[in-house]
Amino acid sequence: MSIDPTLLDDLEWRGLIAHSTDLDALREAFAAGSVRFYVGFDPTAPSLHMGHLVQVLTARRLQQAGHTPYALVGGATGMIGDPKDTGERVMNPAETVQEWVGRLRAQIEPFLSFDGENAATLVNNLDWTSGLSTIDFLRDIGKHFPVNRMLARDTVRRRLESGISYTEFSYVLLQSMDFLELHRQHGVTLQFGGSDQWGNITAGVELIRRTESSRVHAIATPLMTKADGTKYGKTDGGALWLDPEMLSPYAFHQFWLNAEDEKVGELLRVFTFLPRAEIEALEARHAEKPFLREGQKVLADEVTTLVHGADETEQAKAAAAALFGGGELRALSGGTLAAALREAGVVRVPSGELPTVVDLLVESGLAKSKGEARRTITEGGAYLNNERVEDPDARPGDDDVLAGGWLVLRRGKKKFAGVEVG
RNA sequence: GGCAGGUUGCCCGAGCGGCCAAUGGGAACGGACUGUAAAUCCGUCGGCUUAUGCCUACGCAGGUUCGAAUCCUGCACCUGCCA
Repeated sequence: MSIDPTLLDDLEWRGLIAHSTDLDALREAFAAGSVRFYVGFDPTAPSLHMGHLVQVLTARRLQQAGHTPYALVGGATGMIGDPKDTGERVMNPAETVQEWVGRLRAQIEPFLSFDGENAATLVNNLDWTSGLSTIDFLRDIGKHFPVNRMLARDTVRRRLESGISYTEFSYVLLQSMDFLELHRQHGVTLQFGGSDQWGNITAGVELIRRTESSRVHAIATPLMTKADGTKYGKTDGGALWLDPEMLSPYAFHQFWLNAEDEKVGELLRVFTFLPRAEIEALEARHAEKPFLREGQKVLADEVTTLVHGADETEQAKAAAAALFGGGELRALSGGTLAAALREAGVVRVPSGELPTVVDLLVESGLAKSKGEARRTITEGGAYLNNERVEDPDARPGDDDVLAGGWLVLRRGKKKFAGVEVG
């Protein structure tokens, strides 16, 4: 495996380096040979999401450039919980955490190569913490953490008002120990992670400096935010999950397709492997004719293919074309409708007298309650077969059923659901 | 351990015995405009068999009252001051 000398420049150009230790030193390390690096993921949910994807893809970039990944899923740290600004985390049962560890590992695997000289390794910090005694931990690790310094850390300081448990306060020791452990066992000399992890990451660098007298490296990727500075998926429908069971490939594709104009370039750089020249050309065309939304389309196709594969991407596109195509739904074949609606989400109702539109909206999940469904109709936001429903008591009839026994239900501009009659 | 203050809907935050499902802001949702973009404007925003109706809700459990988010008691958690 040869080392790509342009790696760091590429990362910088893509805007992936929000923080770093000495970049010149890192550049030298990269040039000297395959650098063993690690990135960690805590099992706080059954799936990775958009934020993790940045790390997974960055790990892939490093590996493709010849470096050697150690992907850590935190069976131990996931039991403790990284302090977050909003308050104390709810601890998950051990079995749950272990199950999530397995799921996250499976999600990370496809992005890395486990063959060749710089084959990736999956590790779990539970392996070196489960047998560790409290006394050893306090003597060997705790001794290197001055509390006054820990108190000065941003996350801790913000939490001092609202309160923080000793458990979460100690989190940084565990993550720092991970870096130390991987450094000792595997010669890992670089850790990266999201910028929200920067404090934990540098604490590890510091721990290694103190205990091993060696200098190791760290970089942090930026936090991805919307154009107005808020986090993606922070308040609405939830995170952009990578698990197709939790978020369909169609919905995943739609997310990227709806990217804000001013974010398209940034997202292309961070989330695709397209070469620099291609992205810059695309950005130029996008700036000139944003209404064509070419950037969003390429972005959506590229990322969906990376995460769900080319087949799923094609299906998502075909579904969107059928539903948003503006064409007459009655002209579509039953097969096309079935494929498109299956992507968007389907409910099945028995033939005979059909439920009211209100009930269908609720059953399909397009509305959370009958009140909300009724309101949606009153507001003019409900559509049956792309025609606005005016009457809150409306009930579809047999002649509304399209080819293959389908009704196309829509709420607002872009939320579809299929109703399969029969 | 003592004293003082706090705990309100997705979030922030008013309310301090009836007019409270609860002011306001944000988020979210729908509409108009557009390009399945942003901004802007308008509307909606606990649930139910849509009802001058019922249910659930203002940390938890009781109580006072014709009537409580609002008063009292106990409990839990948070914050500050004092030990």
